[in-house]
Amino acid sequence: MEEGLIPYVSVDCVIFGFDFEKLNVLLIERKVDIEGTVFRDMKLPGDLIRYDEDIDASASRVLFELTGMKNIYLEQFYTFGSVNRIKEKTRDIIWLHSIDHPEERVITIAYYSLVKIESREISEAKIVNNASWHAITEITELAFDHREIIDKALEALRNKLRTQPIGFELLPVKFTIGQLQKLYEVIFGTRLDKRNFRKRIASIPYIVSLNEKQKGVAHKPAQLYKFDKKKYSRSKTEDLYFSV
Amino acid sequence: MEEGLIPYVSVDCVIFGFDFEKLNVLLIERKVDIEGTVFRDMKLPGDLIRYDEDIDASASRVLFELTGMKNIYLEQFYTFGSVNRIKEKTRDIIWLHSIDHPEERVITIAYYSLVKIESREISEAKIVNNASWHAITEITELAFDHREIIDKALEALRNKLRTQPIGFELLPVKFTIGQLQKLYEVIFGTRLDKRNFRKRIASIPYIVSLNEKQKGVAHKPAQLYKFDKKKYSRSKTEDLYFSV
DNA sequence: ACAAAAGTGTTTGCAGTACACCCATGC
DNA sequence: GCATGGGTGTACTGCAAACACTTTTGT
Repeated sequence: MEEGLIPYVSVDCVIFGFDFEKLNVLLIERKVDIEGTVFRDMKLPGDLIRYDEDIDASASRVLFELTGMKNIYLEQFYTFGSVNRIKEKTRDIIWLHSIDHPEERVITIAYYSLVKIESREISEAKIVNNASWHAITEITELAFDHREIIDKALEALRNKLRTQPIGFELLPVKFTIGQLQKLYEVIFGTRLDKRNFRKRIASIPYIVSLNEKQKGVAHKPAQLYKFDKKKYSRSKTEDLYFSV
Repeated sequence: MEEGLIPYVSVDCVIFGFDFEKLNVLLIERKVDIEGTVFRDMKLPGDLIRYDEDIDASASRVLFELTGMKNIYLEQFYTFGSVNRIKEKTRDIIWLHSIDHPEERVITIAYYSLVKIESREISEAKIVNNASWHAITEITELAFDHREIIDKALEALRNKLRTQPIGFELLPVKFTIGQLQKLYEVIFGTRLDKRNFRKRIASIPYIVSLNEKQKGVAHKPAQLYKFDKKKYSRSKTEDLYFSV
């Protein structure tokens, strides 16, 4: 094991990305050699915490090492610490041996983060780290308790999104109302009425329309909007909620 | 240090209690001998995690050791892990030495819990452990980052209470609508309209009135109510929210 | 011309809000 | 008899929900 790590505590990151159709999670491929046969499954990006780094810094580091990006939206949401969480499945035990992991027990502090899926850094990360996007509705069994972690991350994301406008972190800087609506629909698993949604958006001062329209789409091009951070922090004086 | 503890990870418990007037937190007195002068302040109940116990079990154990009670309402809400959180103040460092604490760094998983303040166990715990109730509005500087932990606990409690009927954990089994209203008022720091509040409560099926009234009060005795757990779990089928 | 998403207003009902007076008890 | 909290009804307002057709582009 690398020096300077606390052997008992890790961070794991649930990285959400939105491709205008589904909500996705970025997962890393893991290969486990079980009696000569290679078994492949997926895991969350994560790492043990260093002795001299704050836990938030630790999560940022994991993201940076994976994507090369800094200043990604990051939120701690839960800590998973049952005694057997990393040794319930045979293939997890074998894999831990294969990477010389010394400990029987690891408590993991879980974060979720929101990234713009089409960014260059993310595309490169996928290639370098055997990472890939998986629709949240189609995730099968993962390493350790990572499935449970993702479920809880989604719940936390929904709760946050009910009161705070963080959906923009998942969209390009310039986006359409249709894309924003679709985002809410896939995260909450509901259908929303187009006219009511647009009415609501129109009433929000920090979503501002640009003098620009979509191009190259096979339908009436949509007006582009951006999230105005300055207007938001001004209005944020705590009585304005954003809920959909 | 006691055997079998993970030296890097602890739990801390923010125990809320409601005395029909204020929201309180149960704190433990700490004595620090600073160059011959005894300095007193307060800390949250907490302990290092045992190597063979789940983290939730660890929090339950802390509560049991303090109060002798099991099945207390308990909710994990955040993990505090900055590198210097236990060594920023001189008196914290001195105190850690005095109890032979071997580590420089401790990550703490924080829980809040809700107790019925007038229960016999709680009264005894106060005496045995130098524990006492402190109004949340009047807490001064505490050990380590415990003030920050309490602030975040209150925020988490508010968020939970916005969507789930957990306020009953802070009230006696039989309570009045006035007490319930006061509870919401002190937790959210607002004033509520009596008639509107009662209307809302009347519409909630799992708050049921008993054939019993308050006794010995110097005003018109109030109707007593109870929280009906069975009716709640039946209605809980996910569309009914309780928000005030 | 056709497919595909953008864009637009009105009506209806329900839920939140504001508001003032009498009642039962202990001291 | 006075202080204290308990208990009650109505009117208004504003937001949420339901709902269908025309527009603009690419192919």
